[in-house]
Amino acid sequence: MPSIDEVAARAGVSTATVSRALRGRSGVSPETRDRVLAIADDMGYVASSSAAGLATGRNMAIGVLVPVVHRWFFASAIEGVDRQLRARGYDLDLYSLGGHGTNRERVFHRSMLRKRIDGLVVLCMALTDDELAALHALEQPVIVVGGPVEGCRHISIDDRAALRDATEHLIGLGHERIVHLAGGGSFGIDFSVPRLRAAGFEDAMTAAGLPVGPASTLFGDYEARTSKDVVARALAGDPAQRPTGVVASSDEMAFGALLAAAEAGLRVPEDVSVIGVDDHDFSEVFGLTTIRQDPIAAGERAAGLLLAALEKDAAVPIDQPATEPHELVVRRSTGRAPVLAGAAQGAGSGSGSGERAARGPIDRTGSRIPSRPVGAGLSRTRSRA
Amino acid sequence: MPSIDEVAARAGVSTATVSRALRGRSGVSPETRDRVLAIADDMGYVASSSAAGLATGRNMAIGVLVPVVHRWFFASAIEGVDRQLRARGYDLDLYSLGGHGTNRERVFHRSMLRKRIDGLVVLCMALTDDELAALHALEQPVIVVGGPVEGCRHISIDDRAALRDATEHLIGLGHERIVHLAGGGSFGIDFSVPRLRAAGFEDAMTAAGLPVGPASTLFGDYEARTSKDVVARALAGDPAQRPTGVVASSDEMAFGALLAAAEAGLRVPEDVSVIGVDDHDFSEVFGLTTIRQDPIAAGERAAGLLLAALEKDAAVPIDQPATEPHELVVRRSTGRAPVLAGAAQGAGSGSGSGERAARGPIDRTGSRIPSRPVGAGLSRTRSRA
DNA sequence: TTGTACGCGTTATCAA
DNA sequence: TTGATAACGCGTACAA
Repeated sequence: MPSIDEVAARAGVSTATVSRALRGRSGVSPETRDRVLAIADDMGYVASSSAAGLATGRNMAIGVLVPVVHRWFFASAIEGVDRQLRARGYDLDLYSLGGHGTNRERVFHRSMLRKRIDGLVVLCMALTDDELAALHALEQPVIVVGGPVEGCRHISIDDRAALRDATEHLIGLGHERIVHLAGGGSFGIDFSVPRLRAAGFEDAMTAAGLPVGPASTLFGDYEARTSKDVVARALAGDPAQRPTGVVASSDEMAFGALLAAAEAGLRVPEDVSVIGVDDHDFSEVFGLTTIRQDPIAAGERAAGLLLAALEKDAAVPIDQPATEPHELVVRRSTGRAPVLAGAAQGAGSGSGSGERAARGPIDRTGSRIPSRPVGAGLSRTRSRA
Repeated sequence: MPSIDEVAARAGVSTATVSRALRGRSGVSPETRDRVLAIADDMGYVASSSAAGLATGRNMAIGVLVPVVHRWFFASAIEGVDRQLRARGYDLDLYSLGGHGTNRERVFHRSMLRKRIDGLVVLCMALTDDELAALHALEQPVIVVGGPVEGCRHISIDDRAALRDATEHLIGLGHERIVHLAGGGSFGIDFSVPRLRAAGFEDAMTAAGLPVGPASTLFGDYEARTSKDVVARALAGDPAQRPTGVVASSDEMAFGALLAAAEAGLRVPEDVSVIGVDDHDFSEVFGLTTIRQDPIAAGERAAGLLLAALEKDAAVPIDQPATEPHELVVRRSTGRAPVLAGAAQGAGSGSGSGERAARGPIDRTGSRIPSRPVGAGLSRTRSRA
């Protein structure tokens, strides 16, 4: 509440000295420094951000642009960014597009231009060309977490490899009729992450000589609800034809798949295996096998790189690759493919199923969390009344 | 990027006129106004927040203080606050305490005092006395969403009534051995919401003449994981003794209960009923009966009240009650209490169970979402191989 | 209706 | 090591 003059007056020095002392600048004798600090602290003085910002050109704040906040990935990444920022004395301004809304316009052409922030972290979003131009017009360092954005450095897992690994996990367990439960770009805007993940799925399938067709993709739209419905439909068919493995592009979608299986009376993993991507907060309780990523760490790292660039007064170098690790976490939702007598296969050519099935469960990366002896999966038959 | 002088120069007027025109002040001829607006827009001019803030004392930004962002309630409330703020041209500064950390100190004694914000929305938190004092020292309007905070107006559901309703729903279905799956204050700091909810549970139980003892409370700590473990233990006992109904103080905990039941081989709701509080994003897919609340709406409303106070240049009036609605949403996780031959009851006195059970399922509030004919619950016996 | 000039609270430059 | 003082970019009385 007090201003710097009041502190200066009480300390019997000039405002310049107070400023220097408080900011740890050199050129202040230890005695006056300590005295000023004590007095400022006593008076509860904190420099006004607006005034300091005006004078220095730095706001000690960075913006975080998100499509929505209440999804696991975004909420976690925000948490990570915040952690790094707070530790380094920066504030965080949140720009949420909150669904479709008209606030996109306001955010891009007003809020972000008010010079309240020194840099921007963009979380995994689909952007229009216009918005992309607005970003660059910011003339501030920008870094992206989650998906490639043209002209910006981005931090993310190798989405393609992630889905390849997930798919290979099921293939290694002998599965052949595998479907990909895919997400999609929201807002009808083109976005590359879903495509990369789909490509990873196809990589693994074709490499194993397994058929990939239109029927091998289910569209879950990154939602548990939608996923449940679409998987339920896929599971309803002929046992000899229906998929024995589901590779979901996100854990939320995998949850939907799990519930669909349970309601269809199918056992997991005996009848159908499900693997996701994320390692969502709920995945462990669900016993969901998944490809783990850590958005909190990614957020921290992104903010760290941004701040580094800021201190050098430069743009975030775009050249260096910045791939976050992902790892397979084996839990209870995946297991050996069921052996069906006389199972007819779609259009498959190639390698006999026997060979693959014979390999048995392989935890290539090793399971981070020891597979617990918890007897049943989700849909286990009841054993008592 | 351009400053107001450049706009003024290009428009051939003074900076004062530009300022007036841009802010919609009177005293500018329509022609010059339009011309200035056009030019400003063309140049992409946006007033610097620091400079404007310094000059006016208003920052057009409000702070949101949260314990963590990646929980459903907080993420949703943030979304709501953001929506309201953005619509009214305000920015949102996020202050996350991110778990325990030392940043509590930094947030309260540094960030929040930098005069970047005009008001504060506090999301459901346990605060130390010191922190509470810091809040009041802000001398800015403050409003709380979620739980009562001394000296601040707060927006929340009637937590006690909510749990009473939840419990009565189970009682109405004939349940007698009901446990409360409770949350707790984090950080070891006293917090009233868990207490209010526990009280609501006890209200309903005692009103129905049902016994409430230490054994009727399980501590789930607001986590699915913990809840699953503790419920699993409670469900493991003698079928004639174990609870037939679980009232969870949050949906996340209810999910844990659901999974525990499934893994124990119990059917929901035939063997055990589960009801939660929240109507979490996943609750519908889970078929979870719950007491719905809408944190997005609460956030919007809170921000609205805060802005209203701001415009009157006053504190948020603390007197007016501001209770958000809650409602019972009946889905598939609750049903009639199982009838057990020779079931022994704990310490129960009073009213015969027959009478209550005879009443059958009652949807007092009516189910918002029509109970779907989806055959099975989570743990249904498989019907096909 | 428009322009001039001062103040907002800090930081930074330059002398002392 | 310190202290005046001029920016920083904008809003707004006040004067024109």
